[in-house]
Amino acid sequence: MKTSENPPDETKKDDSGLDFIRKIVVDDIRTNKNEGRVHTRFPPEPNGWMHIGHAMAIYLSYSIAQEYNGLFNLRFDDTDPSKESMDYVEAIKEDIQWLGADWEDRLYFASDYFEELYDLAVALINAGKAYICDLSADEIREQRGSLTEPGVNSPYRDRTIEENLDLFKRIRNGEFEDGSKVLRAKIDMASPNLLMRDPIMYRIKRVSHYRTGTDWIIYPSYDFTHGESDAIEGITHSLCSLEFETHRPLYDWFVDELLAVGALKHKPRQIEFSRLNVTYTITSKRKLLELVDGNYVSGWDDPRMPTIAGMRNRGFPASAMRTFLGRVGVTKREKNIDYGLLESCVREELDQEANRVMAILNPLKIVLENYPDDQVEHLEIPNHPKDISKGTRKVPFSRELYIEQEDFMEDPPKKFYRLTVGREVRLRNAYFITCTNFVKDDSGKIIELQCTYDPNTKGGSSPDGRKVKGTIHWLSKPHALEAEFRLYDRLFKREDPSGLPDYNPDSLTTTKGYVEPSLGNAKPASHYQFERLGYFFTDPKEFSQDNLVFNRTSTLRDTWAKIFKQHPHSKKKRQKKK
RNA sequence: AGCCCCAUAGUGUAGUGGUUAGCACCUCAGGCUCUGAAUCUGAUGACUCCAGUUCGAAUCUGGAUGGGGCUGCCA
Repeated sequence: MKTSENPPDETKKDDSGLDFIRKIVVDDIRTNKNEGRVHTRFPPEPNGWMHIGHAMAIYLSYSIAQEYNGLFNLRFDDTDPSKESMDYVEAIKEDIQWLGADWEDRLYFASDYFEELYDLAVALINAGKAYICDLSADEIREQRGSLTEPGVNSPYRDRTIEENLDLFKRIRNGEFEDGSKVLRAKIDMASPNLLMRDPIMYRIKRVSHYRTGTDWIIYPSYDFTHGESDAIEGITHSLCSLEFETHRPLYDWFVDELLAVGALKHKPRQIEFSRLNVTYTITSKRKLLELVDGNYVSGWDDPRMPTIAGMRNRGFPASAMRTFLGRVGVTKREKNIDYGLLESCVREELDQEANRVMAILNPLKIVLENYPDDQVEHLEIPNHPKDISKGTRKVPFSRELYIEQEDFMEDPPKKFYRLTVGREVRLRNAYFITCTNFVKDDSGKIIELQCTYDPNTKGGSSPDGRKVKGTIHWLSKPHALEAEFRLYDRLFKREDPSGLPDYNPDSLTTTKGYVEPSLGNAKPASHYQFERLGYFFTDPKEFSQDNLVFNRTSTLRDTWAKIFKQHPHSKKKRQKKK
């Protein structure tokens, strides 16, 4: 992946501007620690969907490896078979790939190291640093003590090395029931860090593992697996989020003890950073699951979901995600980023990349009374106003057109400069038109406009230099293609949502409308800007030439909406008030 | 309650003893415009507090305050 934001200049001597992790890396390279190598990893547990917070962790580890000519591993931390599955492995790989992080041929699984980990555990027993404990889970919890009180030593703590070795082997061979015994590290039951109070290294679980099958009935715990896997892979900088800070002493203890007995040769360094939170968004698996289970969203990859798959389906470009992640920065402070920053990055990218086309969400028919009945012109319109390399396309123009309902007002407020009776506006890239009259149905709804066009303004400008204040988009009614629009908005109503109670019922509005005929040839998963409406993305799965489905990635900035919100009344109505 | 971590505009981030405390997003005002978009210009807006060290502290020290984490045989 390209690291677009503030790429560090490796020749630069000073560290200024670098985040604290990069400073550590630069310093390690300078002092030739790890022979100058940089090697990172991303260690997901295959038990859920990757979300925006994971994206940050992936991007950080990958881009640091990139920037310092290092390597990046993908390693699945699959030590709890009761929750994990291969389906997640494939989904996670797809997400990481999409983001642009490349693990090349270094795809690993902690389960690849089960035998090695077992030997490491034996080495620790031999060193007198681990023992088999017969206490129940409840008893262990009780004896662990509390935040303020020390724990008490397990009565099994002083078993002989021989006995521990024998027991550990017999556990592996299946002589004991699930939960009847565990292997514990012998550290310090009085440590102020609860994690150091003789933590569990192995538990008995007769659960089939999706990769090792029934080979094992004991599985190593996270704490005993993670650092050891890092050491085995030669990871130099093991980056993780803040909640693992208190695990670091334990991480170091295991590696140091194993180093001391020569069972391990390398010591990685764990560094913690604060995780990414975004306003109007949650990443809690449990809370997101409520939305999925309750069918508030179509699934984990619903375009409203803060999952990587969801954002991909929404049409957020991977490059915009990277820009966003780069702008967010890396620190240890708790962060809550404005959702607007993400949107801004998405718009910035799409403004450059997306071809402009026209679509009408809420059609209002207009008839150009002085336009020949049977005439059709094919206007050549640029695909991108700022990038001529994107070429042009032909768009049909005829006597009967559609415009957006919101672009006409019978009794407009002062700053409204779109269409109203007697006013001239420009049809984008086409002609100036003037509204002469409108037709209402029985309910008073405006259903048709009568207009005239000025044939001398073809292309959208007047030879007499006449200016027009408003420009609106349009479609030729007989040529317009029917389409479905999925108008997405933020999933939650509140900036700091609690979950389901803050679900935004307007987060999805599905509507039928029309698009210009060129879109009949569009491919799934492509970006467009519908002029004056927003960025849309052809649905990756459902879009076809017979089923034109567009997901709204983002609206355009809408200054008019703000003005209108402040002064929603027309001149007349405001005068009445006074 | 014990231990650990964190503290700069609304949000995020830079700053490592001397700066008009920089940048981005947001907000506001204006210019430009065939998208009320984009773009350009400008403006508002911050060092949690108290001591100490120093000629000089956002930066160093101590304390206070505020926020977060830690008592799964989850990761």
